[in-house]
Amino acid sequence: MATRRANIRDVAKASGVSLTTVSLVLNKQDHRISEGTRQRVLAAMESLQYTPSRLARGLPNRRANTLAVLVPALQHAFADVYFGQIISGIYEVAADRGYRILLEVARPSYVKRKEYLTLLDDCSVDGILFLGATDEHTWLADFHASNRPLVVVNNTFEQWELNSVVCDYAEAGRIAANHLYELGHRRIGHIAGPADVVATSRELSETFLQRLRERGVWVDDRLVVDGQFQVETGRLAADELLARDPELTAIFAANDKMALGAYQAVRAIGKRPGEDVSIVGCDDIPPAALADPALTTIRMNFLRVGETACAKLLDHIESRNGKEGALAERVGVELVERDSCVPLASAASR
Amino acid sequence: MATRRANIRDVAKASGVSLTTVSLVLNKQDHRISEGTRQRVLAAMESLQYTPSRLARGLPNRRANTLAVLVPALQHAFADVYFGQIISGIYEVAADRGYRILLEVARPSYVKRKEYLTLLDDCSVDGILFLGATDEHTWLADFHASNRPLVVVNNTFEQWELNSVVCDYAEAGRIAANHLYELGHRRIGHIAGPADVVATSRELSETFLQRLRERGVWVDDRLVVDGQFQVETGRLAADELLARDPELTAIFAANDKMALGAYQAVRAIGKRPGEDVSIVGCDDIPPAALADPALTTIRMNFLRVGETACAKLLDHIESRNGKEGALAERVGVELVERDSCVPLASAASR
DNA sequence: TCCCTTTGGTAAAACATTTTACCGGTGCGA
DNA sequence: TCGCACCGGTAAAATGTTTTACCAAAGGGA
Repeated sequence: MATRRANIRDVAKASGVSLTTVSLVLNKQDHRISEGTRQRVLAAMESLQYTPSRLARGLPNRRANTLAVLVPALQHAFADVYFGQIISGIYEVAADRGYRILLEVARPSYVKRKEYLTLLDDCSVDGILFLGATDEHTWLADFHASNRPLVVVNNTFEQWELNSVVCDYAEAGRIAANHLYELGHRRIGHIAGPADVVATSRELSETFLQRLRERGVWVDDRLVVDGQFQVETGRLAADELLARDPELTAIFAANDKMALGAYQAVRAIGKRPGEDVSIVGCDDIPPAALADPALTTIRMNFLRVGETACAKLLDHIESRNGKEGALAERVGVELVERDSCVPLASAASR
Repeated sequence: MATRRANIRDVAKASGVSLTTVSLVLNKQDHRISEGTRQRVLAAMESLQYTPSRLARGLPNRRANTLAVLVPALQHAFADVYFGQIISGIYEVAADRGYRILLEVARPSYVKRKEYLTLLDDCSVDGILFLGATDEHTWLADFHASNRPLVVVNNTFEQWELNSVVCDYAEAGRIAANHLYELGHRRIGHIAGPADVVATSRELSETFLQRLRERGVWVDDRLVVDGQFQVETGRLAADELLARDPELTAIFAANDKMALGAYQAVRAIGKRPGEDVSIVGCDDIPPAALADPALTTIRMNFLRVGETACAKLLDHIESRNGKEGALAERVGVELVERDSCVPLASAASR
């Protein structure tokens, strides 16, 4: 019990070689070790139940083999499916490549003390993945054009040169527009994301509206309302839209939560979502399929986004050759047709 | 750029004291340092932009100031709101007490190599919080009656002596039974959790059925069906229940996901959940409030469970005096009445 | 036979801290 | 005046690796 854990020196002694040799065996590299000694060392490790100390290992070469997942200080961020899916993707890749994942929340005090830099200086972590970034996170400027290993997940920035991986929001906007147009809808409302602070929200809304315009549908500015990505704000936005144009036949919401909020608003004025008012969401979170009617939406492969972002970060870390390749990478999206959209004719015929 | 990061020795030199003194100042403890030197050292740290290396710090006293959150290798575990809420709770407490959180997934190879022990031996982590435990995780025996710092979150075990924190499932079962009974329901079905492998599921179901019996309602064994906590299994279980007794007026599901699955089953036979068949869930996950009708459920404060579990683990770690106090702690639950339950009379009157 | 290269391996420095034991000086009681 | 406690601080050992530079022996070509 009180017996000290075996260290590399014990293994060396037990197998009659130097501690350097043990280290070389441990790190597999360097075939400078004969098979005989290798086996002897391995046997000694086994019998002593030796496990190298991660702490001590990191010291000399200043590597922790750990990545940080940093999220903004939203209400219980980890309980959000959106973040959860991304984190799952990140974990898969990190684990496969021998890295661990540290969770960090960017609370105000955390940002003020620039702990995100300490984290790196500290050797606690070899790189950072930042989720939920907005234009308001001005401290991201600390990473602008620096060679610090950071990847922003699912947002882009014009003002700072940062590595990032995003879903193809431009394509999503076009898909939504095409779908509603082809179903015959012409009076369409849009619940945008927080477009003032999120570049991908702007992109989604702009391409959506532009594609509609290209096809001859002009959406009144008053039929575009911002929400904050939550159910409640989606409901309020939809209330607003329906008040401004009671004849609306379709709504495109920038995420599923707001789309589900729109369901409530539609019901509140005695209409039926998916019959009187077609609704398209975005993201395809689990509750979307569960809703009644099941929500037609644009699937964002967040798992994939997490995987790609993590791979990108590790590539940067492991080959210290700075930023080769594009700063921003895109992950494809696809339409998932369910029951919340109907052709306009069918709605009219009722 | 290539300039080496300042270390404790540099600070010592700059402030004209020994490196021990700097260390003492750093660790705040020991008021053996005069205010004058303290200020001098602090100033030197400031001007050198010194940040102590977490890695090196951990080495001598074998503490990482980090906790591991270990989850089973379910499909994308982190995307599950249930785990997410618990993790949020854990994070809050850990951060407040100066600890970091490492994410780990118990994949098969992970378990085979007993990495969960390595993690501790390794000094990567000072303690482990295990989420989603079942009786099938037999490797938990490695922690049985050992003094290793582990807390199991939201499950209990009779076969092993382990620290744990759980929701009060016994109370939840009684609340559900009381509620349905008082609404006048007498023909009641129950979708249980995986009772064969999860002790808290057994507890929930047993107290539910027992309370009904106490009040004179005898539930046929055939009206208790197991599900696997997922929407789909809930739907299948409800199909089964409704086939076995088409006159059923109420269903209690062991979690909200299965309750929402039951909605689908009820609709599939042309009935209306919350009108023809009252449904009670358990957990109160976000989609419960969003469902139509909004789901009546028993709120489990998972955030609180996470907080409590983490506090318990840290108490154990910081005061090495082994296991004082109860092995299992309980967190309260409460009924959340929404629209998925109606008095039997009202259903009958239709 | 001499020199050079390769093979298999080692000694020692470096990494950045904590902690233990100790030390010189000062003030105070006996 | 002696001895002791306390104050402010230090030297050195300990923590467990990686990595660089070096070395001895063996083999091969000239």
